[in-house]
Parts: sequence; structure tokens; C-alpha cells
Amino acid sequence: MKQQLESSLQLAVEALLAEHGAEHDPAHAPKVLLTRPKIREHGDYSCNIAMPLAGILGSKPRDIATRLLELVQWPPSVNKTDIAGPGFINIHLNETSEASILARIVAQGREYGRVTDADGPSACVEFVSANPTGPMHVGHGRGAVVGDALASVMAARGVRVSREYYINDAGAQIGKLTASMWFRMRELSIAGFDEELPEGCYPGDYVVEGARQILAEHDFAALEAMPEDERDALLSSLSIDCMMAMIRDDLAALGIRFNTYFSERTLHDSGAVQGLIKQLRNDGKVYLGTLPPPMGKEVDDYVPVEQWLFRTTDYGDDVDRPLAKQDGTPTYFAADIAYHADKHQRGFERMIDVWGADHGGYVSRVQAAMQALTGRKQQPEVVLVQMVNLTRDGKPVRMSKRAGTFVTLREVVDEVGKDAVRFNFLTRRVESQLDFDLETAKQKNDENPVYYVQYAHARVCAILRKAGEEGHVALPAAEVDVSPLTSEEERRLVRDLLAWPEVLEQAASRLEPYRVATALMQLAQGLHSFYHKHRVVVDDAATAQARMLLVIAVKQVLANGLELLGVDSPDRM
RNA sequence: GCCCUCGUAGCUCAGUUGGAUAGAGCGGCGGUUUCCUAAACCGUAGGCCACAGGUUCGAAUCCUGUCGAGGGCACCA
Repeated sequence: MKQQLESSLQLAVEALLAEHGAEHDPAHAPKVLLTRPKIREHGDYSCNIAMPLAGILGSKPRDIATRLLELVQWPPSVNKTDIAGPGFINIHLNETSEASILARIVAQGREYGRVTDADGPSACVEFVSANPTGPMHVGHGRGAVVGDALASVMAARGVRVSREYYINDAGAQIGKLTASMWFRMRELSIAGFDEELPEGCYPGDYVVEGARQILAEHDFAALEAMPEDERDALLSSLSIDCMMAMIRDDLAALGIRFNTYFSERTLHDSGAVQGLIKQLRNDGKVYLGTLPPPMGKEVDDYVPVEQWLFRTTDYGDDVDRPLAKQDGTPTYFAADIAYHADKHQRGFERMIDVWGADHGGYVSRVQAAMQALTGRKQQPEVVLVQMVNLTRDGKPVRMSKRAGTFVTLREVVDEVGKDAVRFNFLTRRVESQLDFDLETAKQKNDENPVYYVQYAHARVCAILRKAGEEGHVALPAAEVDVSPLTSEEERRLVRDLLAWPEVLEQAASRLEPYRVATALMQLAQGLHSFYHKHRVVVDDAATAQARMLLVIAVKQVLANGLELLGVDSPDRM
């Protein structure tokens, strides 16, 4: 609908430019963009195209708008147009043509608002990617939910999406995890064991639990008898598996599954990282150099040393970045380049990375590296998710691993429920820090927007149950006369339903899944408001049929949106 | 010192990628249930869009600077 109107106007704009002679190339006509006015009287769609044209053509916006309306060929759905304010063109649609959307929503069902495109672009959406060294915390959870919903929204708009988890199973922290596990295994197996947990090891109870699980399947004496490096290799692999099983379990509790779990370790083992460094060296994109000490940060152990540096400054980064540490082993950055290069080779046209805001400084160097390797700019597209401040009754919950007050994501999900956690994480833009209050999220009242939306869905179900009891049988949608739907509340619902595909489009193209949540709250509000003013189950059959169709369509869109967000749509509450 | 994000009602946040009179929820105050679910609805009060300049027909939105909050800045991931 919107696109149809836009192209009609676009043709008129080109015709107008043609009238003004050769110096205005219609091919360079400004693009017509329609918006939905905030104010009812301004119509269903509004267009500001006359204003930029005024600048180009040197005449008054209102005159240009007038001429445009003479030139334009509207589709039949347009009822009337007018010129308002400084030169806005306001478009009013036929009410019946608007309401005809209801039958289409019912016909399309789950597909309404979606785009199916077998040839759509392919995208790898990478999210969570928490280190496999312990349980996920609440901050991970926000990234997880945002990434999952974003993937769903993109998939709904024709992107062929693959969800991917990058396991950081290489590097020093895995050594610490392994050492922690071995310590607990010895503690559990050796009588009179009284050693202190070594510095730097992970103290959490989950390590003890993991050690117990490994011991259940592996003989301690046999492990003890192994050569140390052989045992370390085995234990690190077992430990990672153990942690990942726990993380997968926690993700499943949130309703999240991945298509691919990608192990960083395999990049090292296969020689991909070393091969990449060699290749970049041959291409002259890597050189041996020394970095200055970092500014504004106390670094006692700074040693000027020659390192292999990637020329990321050639692609907009602040400084060149090291690919190898002093001991010669590759940096995390080196592996991450190899990882993204691998995604590129796997044929993904887009790479979406959902990262915590604390990785913000990392974006430009990865993009620089990818540009150097593939020539493509702005890849990966990085969504930075801000921190979550966990509170209980307004008081901050201290997050200290050592003090034992660490609150895991799983505990939060178990306490407040999957739907409340997901929806709360999805109601705000990712750029803003989020206060998540455990007590508020648990409450089943109006402070909790999940229930507001779910209640709207359940309420429609209740209406339809009642209608059935009263003997109202819904006619096929296409046969329902929608002309009784004339009240302000009904028209508002129709307008919101009409806007739904645009909401999804924007959420997908801007990588902003929160727009879906916002639109759902608005739709729910419209439904509640309608409910209190008009009865669906009435004696007049025509009115009852029209209103039933309306609420069925609302229910459908609510369910569609909630599904994208990974939240249930209950039939009763 | 440099980079990134944010600053909108008492609180939590929207604001359609520069548009028309800046909107919701919570909280405050006042109403609504013989009636399809009151987990709801209606009304009302509440604003120097952090501050100061600039860009233009037009700025909460874009640019510069200041202040404030959070994050980041080689050899961690």
C-alpha cells in the first residue's frame, strides 16, 4: 500500500521535473518518502516532497504540491488528498479499502507482514558468544534475547538467517578453567585434601558440579596417572563441553537455539589463523613494528617490543593492531579476523554481530580488517548492547563473583519467567542502559508490559469463546461487511494493523527489534481501549461479524509479533 | 589525553532515519465492574528536549563546543 502510493507520487515528481526543462534530470529526482502523521486529521499518509522540490525549482512549496496533485495518478484506495501547513501533501484512504486489510490478515495468518524470498540475502547473526568458563550473567541474556529476536525479525523480512555462537575456547582463560576443574576433581577425590584454590582460578560452585560430572564418567586414578599435557588436553576439552552444555541449557530456558556453534579452537588447530597472518604478510598489510604505550591508563609492565601489526589505520582505525603476542601466539584479534573471513568464505552476504558495549572499541578494527580482506565496508554490522543494571526493589544487586552474590541469567529466568525476561529486554533500544528490577519483572501487574500485551491476546480469545457460546459463527473473512467499523477505536486498530508490515520492515532494516515490542504495546492498548467502549458480542449480526473479524485480525498480529519476540501468546490468563 | 554510546515529565522510556501542537507507561490526583477477563479503561496535573552556539523554509533529531552518566584505549577475551 505504502509503496504503491510512493511510486505514484514518484512518477508525478518526475513528470514535474520534466516540465521544468532539461536542467532537471528526472533520474535525479528526490526520493518520495511517506510518513504516518501523528495527528489523525493529517490523513493516513503524509509527504513532504514539495519542500525539497521547492529548493530545487525555486518556487513555493504549496504551489509545487498543487501541481503535483494535478499530475498524480492515485490508486483507487485513495479517498482524498489535501495540502496543509508549509506544503505537506496529506493522503486519506478509503475506509473500506483500509478495512479490507482485515480479510487479508486472516487469509495470510502467520505470514501477514512477512516477506518470503528464497533468493533473499544470507546473513550470519552472531550473538551471545559468552566464554565457556562459567554461567551466563544477565548482560549476556540481553544480548542473547536481542540477537535471537533480531534474527527472527530479519528472517521474517526475507533474509536467510543463520544463528551462530562463537565459542571462545582458546586462550588463557581455558587454561584457568581446566586448572580449576582439576583442582576440584582432586578435592573431591583425595582424602584429607587441604590445598588452597590457586590464584586466578574460578571459585564458583558450578566448577565443583562440573568436576563431579566429569568424575562420574572418568576414572580419577587414570587421569592422575596421565602425563600432564595429555591430561590437560583431555580435561580442557571435557571442561569446555561441560560448560557449553550448561550454557546451551540456560539458552534453551530462554527459548534460544543456534544453527551453528563455531569453535575458535578449530581455527587455530586447522592452521587458518597462521595461514591468514602469513597471507596478510605477503600482501603487505602486516608489518613488524612497535606500538606506543597506551594513554591514560596505568600500564606498569609496558615493554616496547616489535610485533606483527595489521595496518588497520589504512581503513579508518586509530592505531595499527597486533596480531601476535610477545610470546608469538596469535592474539584474539587474529583469530577473530580468521573467524570473520571464514564467514565470508561460507558465502554470508551480511554478518551481524551482537556484542556487549564493552567491546565497542573493537568494532573499527574488525571492520577495517574485513575491508582489507574482502574490500567490503561496514562488515560486520555490529549491534552494541548496553549494560544491564540488575536491581531488586530498586536497590542494585551487587555482582561479585568472589563475594558469591553473583546472579546468573538462569536464576533470573527461573525466578521471573522466560516471557517477562525476554519482553523486558526487548522494550528498549539497545543503546540505552537497562535497569532490570527482579521484583518488578515478577509482578503480574501493569508495571509489566509483557502481561499487558499477552492479556490483550487472551482477552480476544475470551471474546471469541463468548461469541461461540452465544451462537455467533464467524463468516469467512472475505464475506464480512466491514462498513460497521466506523468508530475512532476501530479505525485506530485498523490503522495499526495496516502499519504492521512497515514496523517489521523497519525493525529488520535498522536492526532494531524493540520496534516490534513497541508496536505490540500500542496495538494492545488500542484493543483494550476498544474493548471498554464497544461490545463484540451483540445482537446485530452485521456489527458482531465486523467486530469479530477485527479482533481476530488483532489477535493474529499480536500472536505474530509475540512469536517473533519469542514470547508466548496465552489463550487465557 | 583520545574514541564510542547516552542525556526528553518526579521515575522508566518512545519520538517513524530533519517535519505540522514533543508522546506513552509507572507514580500523583479524580472517576469506571448488575455488561465478552478490572492483569483493563477514562479524565486530570506534570516539559528551558542537559547547556551554549551553528547549519535551513523548519532541529529533540544534523555540526561544533561545554557539562554530566556509562563503556573502551598494546602484549586479555
